[in-house]
Amino acid sequence: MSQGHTAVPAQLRTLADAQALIDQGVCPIPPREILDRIAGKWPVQIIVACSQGPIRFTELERTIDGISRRMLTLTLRNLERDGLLERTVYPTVPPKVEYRATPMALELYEALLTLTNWSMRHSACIARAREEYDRRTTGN
Amino acid sequence: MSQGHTAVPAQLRTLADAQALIDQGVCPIPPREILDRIAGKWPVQIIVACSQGPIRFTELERTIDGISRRMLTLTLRNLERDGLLERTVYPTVPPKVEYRATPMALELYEALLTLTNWSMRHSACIARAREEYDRRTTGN
DNA sequence: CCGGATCCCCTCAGATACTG
DNA sequence: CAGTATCTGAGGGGATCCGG
Repeated sequence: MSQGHTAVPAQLRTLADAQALIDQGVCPIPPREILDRIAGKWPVQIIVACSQGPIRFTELERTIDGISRRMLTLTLRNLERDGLLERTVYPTVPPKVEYRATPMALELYEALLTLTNWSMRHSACIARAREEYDRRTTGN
Repeated sequence: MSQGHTAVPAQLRTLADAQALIDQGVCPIPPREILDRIAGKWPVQIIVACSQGPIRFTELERTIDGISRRMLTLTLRNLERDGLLERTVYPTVPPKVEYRATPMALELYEALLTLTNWSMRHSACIARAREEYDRRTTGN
């Protein structure tokens, strides 16, 4: 029962193809939902931090900078629920909990790299486009 | 003055490298903001629809299914502002407006393909992880 | 045909305080 | 140390109406 992605071709050529597969019900969770899940303010940072090996709750809290306890917990739970993070509890006193990225998350990391790469190569271009756009619209 | 991405290497190897570049101020707009911009409910669908050639406002409205006039307009404006869409107005009666993806958006499309591909290959796995997680937590 | 303006809801992030 | 509970405000997004 460990099939899971037998019906999905190894490499899609267009997003329209993807949409077709989604419409056929091949894909239990549409990519949009995945995008939402990782597009929040914290998930990517957390995945990055957990990709280098096990990391503890408090370490994450210090590493992520600006994250609240609440959001850290919530985001960790969501990522764990999706099978992207593994949570290990050591029943010691004081308690110790470690998080690490699963293989699936590491693959996601690669995909994110593509997107980040695009962002960085074009961010100056986007910034310029914005300035120009704003000049056109406020000047009017 | 059409440099824009001279300081960014062609291909990043890790997201930590990317973060370092961001911290150096090389990247005027951090990738996170880009993620936010495209992660909304509609942007990706719109980019897909505009990637096959010019498409009119009303066509988009019919194609996207479920989108409100307001959100279509808003999302189009944001994408246009970021230089991802080109808007052409034909001063006819009745008015005619066409949108098409810019080359930059077509490259983004490729990056999204990577991410979508990941989503589809793992969605069954994620779905299973969720079920299992929910069983563990509600059973408790 | 294309879109701006307004109202309203509802989710979700932040702050703060408390517990095993 | 690693969380939970509760309140609160900002903003995404739908519905509707109006205008060029």
